[in-house]
Amino acid sequence: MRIATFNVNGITARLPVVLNWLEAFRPDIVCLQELKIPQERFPADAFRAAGYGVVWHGQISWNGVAILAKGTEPEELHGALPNDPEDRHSRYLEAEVGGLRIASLYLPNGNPVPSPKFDYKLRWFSRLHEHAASLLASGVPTILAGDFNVMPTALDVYAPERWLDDALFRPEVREAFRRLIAEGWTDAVRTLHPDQRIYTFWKYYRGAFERDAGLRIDHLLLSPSVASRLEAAGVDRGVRGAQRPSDHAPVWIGLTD
DNA sequence: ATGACTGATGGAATCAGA
Repeated sequence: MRIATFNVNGITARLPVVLNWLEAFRPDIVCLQELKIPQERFPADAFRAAGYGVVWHGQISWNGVAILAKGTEPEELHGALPNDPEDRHSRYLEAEVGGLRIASLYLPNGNPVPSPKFDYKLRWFSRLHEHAASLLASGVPTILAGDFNVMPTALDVYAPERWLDDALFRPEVREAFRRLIAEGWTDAVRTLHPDQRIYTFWKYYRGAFERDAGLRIDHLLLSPSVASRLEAAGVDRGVRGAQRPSDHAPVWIGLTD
């Protein structure tokens, strides 16, 4: 089965691109981020017509996450990280799909550094750590998929020296990502392609995509029982070259049945 | 070098993204 994550940068503007991609690649489960649409205006009918059950948490203007499942209804488990009731951002959604537990997450950007936004990013990361530990402890096969807004290593940045003070590449943020890996999560794309330059985001300006000046910030982290089924992983770069594309491309994994 | 695009809101200019 194939599972993908895609930061769409606005589902209203991106619906044709997303529907074409679903039609062409027919992934079994899809995590979407940056819906940028209120809950009641999410185009659920378009996804149902394409053969996907869907759960989502929207928000006006910013954020917003969804989970699609081909031919079945995802069962929502958490509509937010469960350890801060004051946090109103729609950045985390967790559901069960056919015995798999899957989370669609959109980690805060955190720029500029330092700032309250960067503090919020670090706090959000530590809340994710706390929750991820309980997910691992449960033993349920789990995937954390989404836009982590972290380039884990210099191999994941076209020009690492220019990003040293950026919130996506600061040492404490990379360390937070490393801790997740150390605790037992598998970075699917990097595990199957240890030495390859692979990007998932290219900024819109300065011909970044044409120059391949990209970042790898969208990730699928696998719990051990899912990692043992990992057989393929990659990025659908062609989607970044579509008409009116997102600035991110879909990232996918293939699992044995 | 923080600029350069793009999307959402609202109906222009501003915020936010990464």
